[in-house]
Amino acid sequence: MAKLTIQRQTILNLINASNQHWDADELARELIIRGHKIGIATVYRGLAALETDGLVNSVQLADKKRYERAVKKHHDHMVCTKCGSIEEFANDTIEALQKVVAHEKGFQMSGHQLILFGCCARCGQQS
Amino acid sequence: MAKLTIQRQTILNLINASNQHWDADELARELIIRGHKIGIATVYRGLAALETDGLVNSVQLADKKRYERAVKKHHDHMVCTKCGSIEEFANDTIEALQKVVAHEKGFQMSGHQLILFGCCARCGQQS
DNA sequence: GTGCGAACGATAACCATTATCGCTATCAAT
DNA sequence: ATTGATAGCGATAATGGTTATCGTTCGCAC
Repeated sequence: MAKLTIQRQTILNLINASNQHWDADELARELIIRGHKIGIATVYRGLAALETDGLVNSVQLADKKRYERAVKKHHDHMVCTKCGSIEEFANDTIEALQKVVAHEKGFQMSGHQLILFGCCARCGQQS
Repeated sequence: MAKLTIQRQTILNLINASNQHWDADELARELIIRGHKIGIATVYRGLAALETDGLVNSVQLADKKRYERAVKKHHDHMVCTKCGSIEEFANDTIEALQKVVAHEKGFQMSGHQLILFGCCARCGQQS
């Protein structure tokens, strides 16, 4: 359990107070706007530490990593390719089947990443 | 259908002749070793064109994109976090459930990415 | 043969992330 | 309270995969 410094608390507060999925740069900018003096490297280090300790979760997209508040229940993500919004979903059967598949191949699974790409309900209506 | 130039044929041949998952840099190095004069930008452009035309497939990992020969049947990937090897698997039920989940959320799914991380059978025995 | 558009090769630029380094805050022991 | 060790901080340089730029070349229609 790494040290929960002022800076890391500040990052954590911002993430917990929102439902967004933040990247490091967005977080740094927003914190500075709010009057906190914080370096970008500190944000990266802080996020890594917070994730290690299970205080935040992350989604690794192709281009960047995004962080969200930690929640009890595991879930995966749907990313809208139009507006970039991220929604969460959970499906126990998919989770279970992944383990079955891995086991069949003699693969000791330690994690997974499932992302659905497409057009979210909001964007779909507009088109 | 973009032009299938000599360079792109060369890339395609190399990918088709192997079961590896290549990244752009590996491909360029291997081609040069084999006596082909090809620029790294051409490899990137070629891979993008080949993928657009469905002649190769790709897996987007966190740090880089890897390309494999195109196969008829869609599949997902298991990545060994020790040796970096990539295995393929397919599970129709998982595929179907993804569509169900997306539909429930009013999400018009256009693609997905499922990667299982862990330790492959070979690495698991050694440890 | 000429013209044109697409692709090529070399290289610079981009951008998210990580490493470096000197400084500072924290905290336990004195 | 002072010291000393350690972890973290902030600024910035470096890294590394990918993309953009630009002048040149190739292939094909006319």
